[in-house]
Amino acid sequence: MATRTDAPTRREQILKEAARLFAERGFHGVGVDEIGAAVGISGPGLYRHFAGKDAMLAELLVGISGQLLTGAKRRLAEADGVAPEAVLDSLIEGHIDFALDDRPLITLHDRELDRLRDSDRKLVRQLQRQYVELWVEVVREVYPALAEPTARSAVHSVFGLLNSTPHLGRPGSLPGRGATAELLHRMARGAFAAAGAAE
Amino acid sequence: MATRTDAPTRREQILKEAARLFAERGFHGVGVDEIGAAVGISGPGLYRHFAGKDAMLAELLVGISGQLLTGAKRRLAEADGVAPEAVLDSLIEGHIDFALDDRPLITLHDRELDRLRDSDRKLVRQLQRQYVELWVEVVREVYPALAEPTARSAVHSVFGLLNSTPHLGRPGSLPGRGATAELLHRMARGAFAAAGAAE
DNA sequence: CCCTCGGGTTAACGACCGCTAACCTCCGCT
DNA sequence: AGCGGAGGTTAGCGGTCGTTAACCCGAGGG
Repeated sequence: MATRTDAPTRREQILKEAARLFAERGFHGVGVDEIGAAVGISGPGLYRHFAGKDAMLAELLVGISGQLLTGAKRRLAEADGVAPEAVLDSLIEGHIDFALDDRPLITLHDRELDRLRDSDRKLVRQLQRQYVELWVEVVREVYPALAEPTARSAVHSVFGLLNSTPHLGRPGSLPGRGATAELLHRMARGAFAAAGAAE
Repeated sequence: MATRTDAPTRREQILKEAARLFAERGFHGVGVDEIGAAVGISGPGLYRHFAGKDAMLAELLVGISGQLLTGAKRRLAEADGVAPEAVLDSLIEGHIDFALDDRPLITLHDRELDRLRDSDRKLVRQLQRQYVELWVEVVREVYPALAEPTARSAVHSVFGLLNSTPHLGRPGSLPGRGATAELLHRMARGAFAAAGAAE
């Protein structure tokens, strides 16, 4: 787990601030001058690091989708011969970590997808689809009674539940990160269980 | 239940198309000319009906919040002496109806709030808060073990779950509206039950 | 028959925004 | 010492967008 200790590069600073601003006011609602100001340089200086405003959004969205997918794949690979319930728990945990630690990205993730160039949008959608299908397989192992379309709907809905973190008040007003993570986890499991019960 | 049979007024046409376009491409991503074209008039003709683009968004968002709140209040008033579980079911049902029938509005509801004038935004937030608090009360009657902050988090998360309808594929690819509504309902109850179980 | 007025039209203005051009400065290398 | 490139700067262009101005037209009432 290569935890970074070195200072963030300028590119990373820009991406982080851009993500925050895009999440706050929307892609079209933020000017390049604002993004520049947020990292202490001004406007066109950004073009030394990115081809354009679109490129920043693209890199953010591809990064998010890729990170989620590779994280999930890793968790799946590590859990070999483990009970499906435990694998599902691991997926949930990973998604919650992401949703709690990178709220702006979670917000962007399903909000600004249509602002991308065709090729980038296709790539992001493909990564997202793989991520979903991976969940669907695990969910159906745990709840074999679930038909595939139903399982897919259930997965999307649980994503909606987990991605509600931006609405839960600023970090600090909450009962604490751990408690929130635990609550979300229990609710996600409860939702899946209820989905798999009848059907 | 005064079901409308008369033709929609021009204002209503405009609002409906504006909602769809805003949901698809974001408030700043849609031009007034496009909105006009969607109802067969062009650009500045809209100003005979609305003070400006902002006014359309404001009317939409205030309308959504108000409609959700008054619907919930009505359901609560009708259910007098009924078991709290049934009241919660009624709230869930109302929210699902809205989320399934007015997907563009659901999308706008938590996406474009910051684009409003201060006064409008405050109004919308107040309506939303009332709606949430109403749910929190009912949830805590059903699950008395839940502390208030936890219950509020749980309610927000279930909203995230129910509001996932725009991600569930276009209406038609689904197992049918009824089945989807039922699935979402079961999952919401399951999520609340899991939240109220431990704590 | 005219007058009003609701509901359109097109032209145009002013602001803003993404991006490029041209230039400048400093650091690391030979 | 000299120089090249990385990473800034400001000025400005071109296009888009929200909004206003000025004009038009058809229907209903006195």
